[in-house]
Amino acid sequence: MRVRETPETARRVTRRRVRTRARLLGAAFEVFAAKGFGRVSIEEVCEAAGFSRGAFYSNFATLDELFFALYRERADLIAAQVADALAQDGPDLDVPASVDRVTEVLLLDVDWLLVKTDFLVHAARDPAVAQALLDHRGRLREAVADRLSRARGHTELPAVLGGADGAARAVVAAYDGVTTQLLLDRDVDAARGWLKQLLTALLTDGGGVPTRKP
Amino acid sequence: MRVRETPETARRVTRRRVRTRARLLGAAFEVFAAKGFGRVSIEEVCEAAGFSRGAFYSNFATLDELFFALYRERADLIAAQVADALAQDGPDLDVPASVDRVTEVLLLDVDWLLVKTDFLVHAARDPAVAQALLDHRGRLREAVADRLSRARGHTELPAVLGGADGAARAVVAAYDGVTTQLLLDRDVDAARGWLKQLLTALLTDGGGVPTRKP
DNA sequence: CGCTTCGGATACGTCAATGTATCGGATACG
DNA sequence: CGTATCCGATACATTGACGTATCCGAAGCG
Repeated sequence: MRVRETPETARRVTRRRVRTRARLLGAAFEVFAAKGFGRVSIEEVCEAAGFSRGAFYSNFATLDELFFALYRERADLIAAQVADALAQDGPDLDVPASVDRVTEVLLLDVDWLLVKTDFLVHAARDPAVAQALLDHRGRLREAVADRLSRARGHTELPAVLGGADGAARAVVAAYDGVTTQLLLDRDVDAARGWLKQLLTALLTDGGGVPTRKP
Repeated sequence: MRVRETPETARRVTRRRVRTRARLLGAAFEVFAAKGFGRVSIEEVCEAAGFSRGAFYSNFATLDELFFALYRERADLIAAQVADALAQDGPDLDVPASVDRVTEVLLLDVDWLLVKTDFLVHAARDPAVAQALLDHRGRLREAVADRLSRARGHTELPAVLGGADGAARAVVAAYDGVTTQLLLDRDVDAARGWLKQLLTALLTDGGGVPTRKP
């Protein structure tokens, strides 16, 4: 009898399998968003997906594993959308327009922010998970930094931030900060406006509003 | 037999009671910080505090209630410390010095940030809890706004932020943003430096670096 | 110092969630 | 169309967390 080496890679992926896996992930997203990771049982996810627990254990070993997969999937999606939004300008960077588009993508779905924050709390206590999250953030930051540095010369960045990379970090920080507030007051429109304000304040010296002569 | 009206207020607070309550809260803080609210059982808290579950149920009805009390306590403490840090300047506001002191207080204890973020996730799904958190944030923001507006004239605030209140919101957002990063990389020193940078960039037009004449 | 009240410990019943072992229908494939 | 394999359903045993009812020592109070 041949022993199956590296079981994770060896398992053939049937159509049925990917379908149920996807449905489980989708259901998990909804349930996590509604109740929070910490308050969700495996059974609840299965029920929401219309499966029994057997299906779950056939696809994942633990709830953590599912959560990780879920995050990875959605995070990649968002990262791609942000990259798109940044690429839409020509070689010249139109700061307000870019800010608008990115803001639109990043603050589109409150449920995602809920799940993402839950994941943050989770990651904060598990180095391996933290690394995954840091990677995702790194990808976002890089995309922003690239865009900024490619457009240097048109727009002067404030010196304190220390170059395009620093500015990109600032953008991410602003995003995180606004997210926090949004989770509490659930006012997406306010959050968007507010994020735009912050970003323009950070990225343009003098904040885009002509400074009065002293 | 007299029926006890409004049981919560009628219960006399014995010395013993406050002691055990305090020990429970202290233990809860440690356990929550270490494992996260979602993964902690009532029994674990009691064990850490050196009590049995009887003590717990004599003081709290649910883990949520304890968590709420814990947050309230610590948040008040932090708010007071921030107010102190802001009051140490004379009538004139020394931005860099103030930023330093506040940064010191706000990013002192990673465990607190862990617990606070956990509480945020919790609050995001319970309006009543969310209100409490918004109140706390409101207090912080007000303290900052007061300080900023009292020092108007010395330092010009960037116009985009829209006055002292807007600037205060920006400060809080920056704090939240840096917190997120800190939870992942656990680098307190970097976070402090980074928060200082952000704050000076936001609060001083031109970012503390003298703007070149056009 | 003695009585009363309080507060935490103990013991018990209950329940929900977990992981596993097994089964039978569905699916892929020749 | 037949067959081998896969995958999700079902049933079961186990565990651990919960809440309560009761008890006893300690603290307050005269």
